[in-house]
Amino acid sequence: MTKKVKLADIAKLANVSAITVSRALSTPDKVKPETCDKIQRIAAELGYIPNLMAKGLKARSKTIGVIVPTIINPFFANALKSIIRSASKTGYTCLFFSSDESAAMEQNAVNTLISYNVDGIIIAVISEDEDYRPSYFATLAKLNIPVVLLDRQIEAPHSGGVYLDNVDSGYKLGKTVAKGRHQRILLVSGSANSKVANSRLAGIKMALEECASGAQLDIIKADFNSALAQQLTAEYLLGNQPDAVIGLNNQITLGALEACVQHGLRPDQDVAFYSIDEIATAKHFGVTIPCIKHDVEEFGYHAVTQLIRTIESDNSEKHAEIIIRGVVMA
Amino acid sequence: MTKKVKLADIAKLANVSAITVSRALSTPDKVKPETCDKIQRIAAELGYIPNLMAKGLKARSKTIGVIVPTIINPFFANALKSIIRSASKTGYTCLFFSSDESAAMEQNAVNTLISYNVDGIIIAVISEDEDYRPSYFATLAKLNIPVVLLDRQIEAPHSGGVYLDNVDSGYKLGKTVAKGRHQRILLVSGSANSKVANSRLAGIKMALEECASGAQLDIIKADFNSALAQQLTAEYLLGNQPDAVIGLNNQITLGALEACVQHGLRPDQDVAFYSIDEIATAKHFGVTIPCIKHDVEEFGYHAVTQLIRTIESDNSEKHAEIIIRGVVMA
DNA sequence: CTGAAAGCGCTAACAA
DNA sequence: TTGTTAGCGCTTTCAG
Repeated sequence: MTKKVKLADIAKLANVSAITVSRALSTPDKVKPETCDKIQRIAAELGYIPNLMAKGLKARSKTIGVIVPTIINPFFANALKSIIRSASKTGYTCLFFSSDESAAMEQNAVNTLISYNVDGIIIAVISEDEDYRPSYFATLAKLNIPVVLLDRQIEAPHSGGVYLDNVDSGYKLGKTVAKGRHQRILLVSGSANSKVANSRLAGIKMALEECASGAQLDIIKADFNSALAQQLTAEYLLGNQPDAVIGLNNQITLGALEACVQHGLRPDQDVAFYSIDEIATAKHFGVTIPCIKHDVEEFGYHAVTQLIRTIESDNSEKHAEIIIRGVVMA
Repeated sequence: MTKKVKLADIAKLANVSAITVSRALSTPDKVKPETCDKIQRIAAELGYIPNLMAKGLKARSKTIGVIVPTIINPFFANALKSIIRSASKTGYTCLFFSSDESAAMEQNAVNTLISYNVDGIIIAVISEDEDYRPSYFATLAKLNIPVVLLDRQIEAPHSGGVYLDNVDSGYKLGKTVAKGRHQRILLVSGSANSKVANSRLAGIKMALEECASGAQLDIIKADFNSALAQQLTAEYLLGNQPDAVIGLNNQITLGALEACVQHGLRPDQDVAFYSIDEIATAKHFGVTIPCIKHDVEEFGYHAVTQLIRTIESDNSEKHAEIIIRGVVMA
């Protein structure tokens, strides 16, 4: 077992001081080219890996923290992936945490990120209920650590946010549904005080009303997970026979879908499905689910860009909101 | 904007020295109860959050690093989730990185973890090809940082590993397939030099031979992603008509499934599907895919437990391998 | 262009 | 039980 190689080790071999080595590796222009070359060669030979702990103790850490409620949901998994990619392009490292849908773990993750001296945080909070007011936002504000909200908007001091245009998504999907000339439409929504759900719902209603299709619209309030959607849909099906089902997010659609097939209804044939958020696996099963697809790559990109801009322009820039619009995939 | 609260701040208010505060918060038994209470109260009031950078500069970081090739694959997403849960129960923090299936990013992630002074690393390497010999293993060995391999076994110095019993999984699935009395079975495998794929394949062959079903077995070598499996299956279907398809992992099964439905074959009815790894979404579509399901929770648990044991028993313990067996889900 | 000194926040080691 | 000193590895002054 060897000890970790440090600046002093390289310095000794190169007959210079540690600070020169530091400069050769971080700000090469400040060192005479020959010296610089020699140092870099020695560093490479020794397999030098800088100690971020020591570095971060003084300066900027060049690190951003990311917190999502779950990585099982492909939406967040993809967002995470694009965030990591965008960040690494700009020379930032990402520290990632999952709050596992728990307020305690979310708080915890924030603390850990503060512990690690992150320069900023991108967070998709666990809930967008109106009464969810996590206290860590105040802490972050005090410490001047910028926060970019992802997808879920809440009332809290933060420096920016990247959201979906949920009314627009609903509206577009509604227009698509209207073309289907259905008689009886089941809409499975998210929780009653979710702004995302309500915006999507409003958009859909608007579109359907505009088209005056005359279709009956039944609405179930579930939540953004598949289990409840499945259960409530199953109950609904006992006394009703829709010819179209709309899921307000990917998980809901999957739950409703399951309830329908269990009830003997064949997707596409007996009942048409529509979804906000893509159901990526549908194609594997040969099922067509027209949907509003959101460009998750873009989502991550904007979150990172916005955060880094705020970080580097220090003066707590004007609070910006970026809205991503979805596109219809039929 | 406030500066971060540090030990000295608390110390001043409590009329004690910084080290006492440190002790009150980390090792309370070493401080007089009253003093301890007072300090803890003040710390809480001030919202003290320890600086891990400073802490990690000296001592053990109580942190483990985790690297997986992708989080889009539910297998790894779930593994990650269970690792995080297990680790947090034992008081360790996880730093997580995705190598995005790239050797460079993997190397990078390892370096970053070393930078952060992690006490140990759990890694699912990007490839188990025989010629994949990443150099960082030597580095980690030198630094005495224990490594637990996850799922993918390679020749490299490491202190432990948690793997699936792939021959067993293949065998069990083979037995299940045999019961179906199929005439013509298509098996879509992983890459030719993947030990995981070959073990599963061997197990399946063994089971089928034992049952002397007389079925014809066609084997396609693809890889563990769905795109190639889909493409090769599609080509195969142009000249062949299987009544059963076996996918050697979840991605392969999905790819093969897609090729079949595009070719007009209905799952369950025209062709039976079997898979190693669960296809969780199948139930949403009302499709039954008998499979070998692996307890991913256990996977993560063992990886963490093993790693922490090695970390805490310092003396580079005997190299242990843990094998998880899958169960049939029909 | 290079170096010496100081200090980031925390905690071993050694007093008191 | 508590405090002092020193130092972890690096970088930011300030000098040369």
